[in-house]
Amino acid sequence: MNIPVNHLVSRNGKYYFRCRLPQNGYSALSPAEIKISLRTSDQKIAISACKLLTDRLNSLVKTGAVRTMTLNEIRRILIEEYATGYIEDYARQLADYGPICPKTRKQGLAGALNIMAHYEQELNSGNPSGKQCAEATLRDVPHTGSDINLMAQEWTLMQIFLARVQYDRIAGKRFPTEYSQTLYDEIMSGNYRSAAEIREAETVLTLGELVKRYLAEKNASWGISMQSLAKAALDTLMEYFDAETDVKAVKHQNLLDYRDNVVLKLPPGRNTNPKYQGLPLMELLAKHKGKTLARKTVNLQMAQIRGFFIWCFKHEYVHRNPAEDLQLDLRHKANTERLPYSQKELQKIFENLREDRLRNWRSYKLWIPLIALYSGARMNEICQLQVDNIFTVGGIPSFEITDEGDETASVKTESSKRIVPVHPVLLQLGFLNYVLERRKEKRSRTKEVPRLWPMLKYKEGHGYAHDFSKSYRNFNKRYVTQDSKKVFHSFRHNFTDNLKQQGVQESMIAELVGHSIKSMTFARYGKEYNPEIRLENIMKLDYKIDMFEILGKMPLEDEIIAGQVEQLPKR
DNA sequence: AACCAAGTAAGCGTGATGGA
DNA sequence: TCCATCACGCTTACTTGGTT
Repeated sequence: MNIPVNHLVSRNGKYYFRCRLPQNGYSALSPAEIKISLRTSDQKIAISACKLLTDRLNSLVKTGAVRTMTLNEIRRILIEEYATGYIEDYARQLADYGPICPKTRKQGLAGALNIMAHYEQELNSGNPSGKQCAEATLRDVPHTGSDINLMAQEWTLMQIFLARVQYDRIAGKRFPTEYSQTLYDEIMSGNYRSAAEIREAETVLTLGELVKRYLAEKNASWGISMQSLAKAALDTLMEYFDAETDVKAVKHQNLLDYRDNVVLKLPPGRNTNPKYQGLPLMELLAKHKGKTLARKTVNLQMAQIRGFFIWCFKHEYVHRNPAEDLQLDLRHKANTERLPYSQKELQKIFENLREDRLRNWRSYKLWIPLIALYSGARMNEICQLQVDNIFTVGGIPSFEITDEGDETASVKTESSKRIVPVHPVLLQLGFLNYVLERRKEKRSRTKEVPRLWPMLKYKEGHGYAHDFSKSYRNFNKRYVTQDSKKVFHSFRHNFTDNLKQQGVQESMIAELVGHSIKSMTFARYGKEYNPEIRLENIMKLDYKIDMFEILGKMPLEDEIIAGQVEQLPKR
């Protein structure tokens, strides 16, 4: 007699266990069929193995442990059990009552948001009502503990979603007829917004209000220069868009228009030049012809605007940043950079700075440009020098550029702190004479270390360079060049360019002028060059001019210089 | 001289990119 | 895929130019 053995199949002489899984409607994404090789050709072994497997599978199916339900499956059950009825009921109800009066609408909207908030709270506290529903729903379906939890969570999320649907319908954003495929798809995709998100989306946040918050928040960490930069850019923006504008209404295209039709056409000095005082933005633009803001400045302004919108995006005040990609391409970069002085211009400068030529000659008016040319230092770095900042290191007289031990001194960056050898030309011109004179004064007067240039006074926020800056600017314009790219800072370019020409290594130049070195190799393994090597390199400077002839001076004898060096403090 | 705004130089962090 | 490098954006400090 034949005893049928379920789920046993044979193929090519081998036996397999094959079983279709129960289709209770919750296995959409799971395999519908299991096939296992029994690894035998022996029918007897195969039959007993097959019976064992069948028993095992049945028990697994009974407890539901065979697999957990998929998320979509849980959602589908929920839609069928709860959502459909709810949505259709509500649509019917609305239809019965007809149009809603404004007050009812307002109450209804608030109610829907409250429901959302309630379930959101449940979501965070174990889903008590969700669990009840899940247990009831899954009573006759094989399931596991995690299925219950998952379903409870989905149930609560769905309640939030349904409240949102209700909200939308009361607000007139959804067509309140019946349950639709769209709603089904929305629930299936798990696309639920929180009450907070909806509330937030409904709130109109004005440009003015957000700019105020942004500046208040950022000003705490920003320096003054950044504060004014951002404020100026955003003030102009608000003048164009109006402070009452909804931030979300500002789109990329609007900002492009703003950049191209407003910022690019503004005259420089709009807030300072009395010509433009009190003139509304659009009026000014209509009137103004001639010079406009540099493209670089336009970019700087747009960068402020971008910063603001990035902040808005991070705080979810806008859904996307409309201020991306607003930077102008600065192709003519070289135009905006400062240029070194030409050989002729250098000559002109120092001829006119001679004691016997310049009206109101002061020693600093000559020494500071000389030092700039032969040390590459910045204007303020030279102007703020104290007499103690000049000393010998390993016998080599050097400048120290630092802000240490001096409240009023400042350096641009940490890497600006450095020690630069005094170039022999300066020594031969008698620079140490001047320094030693100033040092004598120290002993006779106050305890405070005197400045190298006592006539340059400190200005809060401007350092010591302010007065000199002005006088040099006038001098430069009058005697040297009208070229706005050739200014005091040009000496620094002369210095670096010349060293480059002489084949001095970039890392050496960087160290002498106080730039940080980008290359990792140097940053990690490089040590500072020793004073002799620095001097050796700085002596390679060759401006192809005879400074002694230009200034009408004889170089000091080496022995005299050596004697002066002896008198300097040592490090 | 004081002040303000425009403009330039520089560092740092980060995302994109491209090769091993 | 990982890692190093590059390019770019953001922020700051400094310089310059102009007005009152």
